Amino acid sequence: MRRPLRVNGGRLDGLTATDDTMPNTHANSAVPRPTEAELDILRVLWDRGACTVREVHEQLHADGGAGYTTVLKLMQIMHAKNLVSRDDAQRAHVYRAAVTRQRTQKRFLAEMVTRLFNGSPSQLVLHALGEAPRASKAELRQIRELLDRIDRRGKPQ
Amino acid sequence: MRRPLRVNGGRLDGLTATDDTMPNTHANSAVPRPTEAELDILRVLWDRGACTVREVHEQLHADGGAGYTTVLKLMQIMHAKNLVSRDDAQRAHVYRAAVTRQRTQKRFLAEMVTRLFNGSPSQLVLHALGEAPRASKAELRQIRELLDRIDRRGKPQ
DNA sequence: TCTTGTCAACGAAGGTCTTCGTAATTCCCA
DNA sequence: TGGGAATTACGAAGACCTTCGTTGACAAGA
Repeated sequence: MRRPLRVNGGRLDGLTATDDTMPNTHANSAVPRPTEAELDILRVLWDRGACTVREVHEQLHADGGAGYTTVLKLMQIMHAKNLVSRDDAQRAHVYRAAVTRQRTQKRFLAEMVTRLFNGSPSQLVLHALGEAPRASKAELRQIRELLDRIDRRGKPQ
Repeated sequence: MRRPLRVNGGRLDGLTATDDTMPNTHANSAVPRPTEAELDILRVLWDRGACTVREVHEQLHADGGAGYTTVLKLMQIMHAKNLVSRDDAQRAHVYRAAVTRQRTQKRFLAEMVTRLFNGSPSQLVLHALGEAPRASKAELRQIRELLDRIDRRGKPQ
């Protein structure tokens, strides 16, 4: 029986693609897409910079969500996946995000566009804009400026 | 040991939230978020309308990706999850998407905003727009029109 | 009627993800 | 130097996802 070995796990849930054929800078291609719990940890690392496991655990599950070893295990796995880097000079290892927030956002957006918006980013923009009428004036202005820049630059079609 | 039963599987990967506290119309809340393979099937049903398992399989794996029974099993599971409805009047059951594309897009977008964009939809818009300078003039105009409408209507801040 | 082909149902295997319990390690302090 | 406390490492369990093989039902044609 042909049972193709799966890459990112097998059950990638909802969004994926993992083509990495985009003209990306840096080519962060090796790292897999972070899972749900991994994303929670990345958010902490993005917001607070380098952290020990204890710090992440306290930030995330101060109320007793998951245990310390759970977070530890996750971060070890993330290290094996190259999602985080680790400084083990001290007894309490210090972890740091190895993928940027920007890059991760971009990745998830691209997958979303591919799988849910027929590959049309502007369709996604339209939907997101529709769901988000609570934007501040500053944000709306920012969006308009970006639109202007796109208009001036590339002149597709 | 406290081992909280997981709802949507447990390993929801990357994006989730499943709060359903948004002021949604219709409240499609019962159905879980579709997984990757389920989304592939939904796309076919959205594009082609009601289909038999065979049709979906041929559309999706004509080149021999996954076997017929794989698709069948998936669609049975989706039926159990209320992601699709089924008409078993004929021998070959006819399946139909029970969740709309719009609604699913909205759901994924909301989760993405929550987990990756600090709850700011306009941040997501900015990123998506940045990654998508290939929009046609018509699309750009559409986006501007939506912006105008938002400006005129709600006047937040 | 018998055969052949299609299809749904069932069960199971192999992977991940998430969560811990437990053991081993290391550091500090009395 | 001998605990204790904090941390890392290891392994395993439970839940799901994805993929199929197999079986049984059923229909159409020879």
